[in-house]
Amino acid sequence: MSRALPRAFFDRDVADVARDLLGRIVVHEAGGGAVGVRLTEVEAYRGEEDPASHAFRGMRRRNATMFGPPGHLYVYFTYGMHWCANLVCGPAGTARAVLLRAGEVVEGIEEARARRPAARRDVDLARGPARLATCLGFDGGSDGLDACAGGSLRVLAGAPAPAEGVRTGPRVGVAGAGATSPWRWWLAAEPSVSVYRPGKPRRRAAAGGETLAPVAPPVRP
DNA sequence: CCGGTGATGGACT
DNA sequence: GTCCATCACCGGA
Repeated sequence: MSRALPRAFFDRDVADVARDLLGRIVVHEAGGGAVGVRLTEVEAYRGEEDPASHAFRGMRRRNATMFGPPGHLYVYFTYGMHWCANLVCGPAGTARAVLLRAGEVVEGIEEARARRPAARRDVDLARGPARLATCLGFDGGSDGLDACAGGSLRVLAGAPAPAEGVRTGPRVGVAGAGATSPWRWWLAAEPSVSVYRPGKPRRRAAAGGETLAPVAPPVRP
């Protein structure tokens, strides 16, 4: 068994934390038992400096956890039905966090299947941020959970992912400024990495006009 | 495998 | 009213 990552791990630049989280196992003990997910895809959100971040327009009730200390879980509700989870990073005074986009269930797979009856294959259990959150049993009540306090949530130190297996590219589902910055990291040759999808523009493009240059999707070897 | 689209509610303009 | 850091399902190739 591996010990939990300490708070100092999260109290660093969000890009470094995101990359270093790849390959680590997030464990959450909830009703039904413990489920562990090995992270294969993450994204960095740079707080108030980042137009795509929930923290861009300042602190609100929903995003208050992002402004708090690193090592806590920020869970938000979206599209009227889905929960997604982030791990808050440092330094103190910022509102930066890493979105957990995809992973592979490595513990409690029977419980994960029970929570995700729509998944036809195990590789789809935690493929996508809302699916991953469902597997781990996260919901609104999980917002603010401390991953560094020896409680129901922890991120196992394990072994860092080999650098040669790490890829980086644009974030998924993000439009506008910041859409093309390479703030998404994933592990190559992982079937659980979610499919790349560029963010929709805020307004429909005018008919007949050339508008934005298309963003090349990251190559998936 | 792929693209199109409905679901469903809260946050924000 | 519009926009979501999305998912599941459907039909076509």
